[in-house]
Amino acid sequence: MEIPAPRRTRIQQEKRELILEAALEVFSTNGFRGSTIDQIAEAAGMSKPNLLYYFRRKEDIHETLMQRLLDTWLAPLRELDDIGDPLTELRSYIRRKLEMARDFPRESRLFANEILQGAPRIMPMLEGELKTLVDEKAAVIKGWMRAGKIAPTDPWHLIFSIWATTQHYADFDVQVRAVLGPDRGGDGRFEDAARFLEQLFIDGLKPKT
Amino acid sequence: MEIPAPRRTRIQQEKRELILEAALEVFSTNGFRGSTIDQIAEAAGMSKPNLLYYFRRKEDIHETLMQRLLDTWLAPLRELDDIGDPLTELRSYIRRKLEMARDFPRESRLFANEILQGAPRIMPMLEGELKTLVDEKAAVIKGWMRAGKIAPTDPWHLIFSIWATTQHYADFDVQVRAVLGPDRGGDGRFEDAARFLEQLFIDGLKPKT
DNA sequence: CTAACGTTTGTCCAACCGGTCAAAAATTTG
DNA sequence: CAAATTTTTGACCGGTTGGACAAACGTTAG
Repeated sequence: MEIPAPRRTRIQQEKRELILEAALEVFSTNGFRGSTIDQIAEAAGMSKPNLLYYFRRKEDIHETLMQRLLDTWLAPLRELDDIGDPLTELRSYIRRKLEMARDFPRESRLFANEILQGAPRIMPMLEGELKTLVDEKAAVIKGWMRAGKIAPTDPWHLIFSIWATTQHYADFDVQVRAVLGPDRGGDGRFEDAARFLEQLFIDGLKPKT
Repeated sequence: MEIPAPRRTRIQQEKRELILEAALEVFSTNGFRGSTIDQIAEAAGMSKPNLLYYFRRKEDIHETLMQRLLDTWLAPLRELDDIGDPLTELRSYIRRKLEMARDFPRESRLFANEILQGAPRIMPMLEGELKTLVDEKAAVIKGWMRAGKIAPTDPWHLIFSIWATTQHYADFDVQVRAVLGPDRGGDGRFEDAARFLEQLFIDGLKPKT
């Protein structure tokens, strides 16, 4: 299953990193088809043929980027575990996801771009690895519900809603900042969001008597 | 402010509609730069030069599409009003937004694409019209909170969370369907989502008693 | 009927884009 | 140092794309 990584010189490792960093920037803001090799090469400070010496095809860059992304992207969900208090566990999952939206917005947008276009390159992974993981965690959550630790509801849609609300702050960042305006759209917006989401997911909107 | 619509023949109106419908399909699945005039022309059943007779530039199609989109897109929020019970009012706003995600997924994806790329074409509208509308509705919601009708929290982030959770079912549809699998990913997913979201926004996850 | 006007199409072009190639430059190895 | 190997670059190519244009075709009004 695992393809052995080709032997690489120090220069090759460094330059490949440089290219991937530049490509993340370019791909995440222009999409795959909207980005050109020239743009990536310029962002990486090298000529186009030189870039193509390290990655034979444009798609190879995107593929490498996507593979790396998926591992780190699902890490928070993998950590969701049966040990500890369920509400606390969910709360910290939400917090971790929001931190990822704050610290890795480009990765989030790259992923969003891929899904928006119908996930042509990662469909098998969604139906395989991702579905398995989500089903597994949904079972854990169902256990919490049966034990009366959290209100009974649909675990899958619960996970979707956590993804949606947190990633929104990365994918729709420009809209969030535009609406909040210069005053409230500064760095504090993530703390405001964290406070709000915690309250929403724990208590909802119904007033306490 | 308002540019007078040019006089148009019956054929021009019909053909322009045809093109816009085709362009919505193509743009929403491939993005602006990923779509070609040829693709749109073929989807509209006409030749490329013929299409260019009705819309001088590719950008003109996109712009027209975007202008129409924004009106219908914000309609549900405009309807959010002070009359009636606050919780009911919010519930039906969520339901309406979810129905739009179900019935107009292409419009949702077109909008998502634009925002993801940094909203280069509609930034003024976000900072102007949209911000004004949201601020206005946030004030309404704040009133409900002061009156003790709903729990006090941040109205802006509340609106963001409604946008995020509902549009997720249009923008990330392939992911939702892949994770739910063939059994639960059918037409029933929107009703499941509606039930879940209602419970989440009203009661949250904390178990009763 | 026919002149005027609206619509459609084939052809063409310049810019762009992904990718190749051979040769030059730099680096490593013996 | 010199040979071998790796890295970098300029020039180039074929295919695609947005758009221009003029000629052909269709429609309508006098």
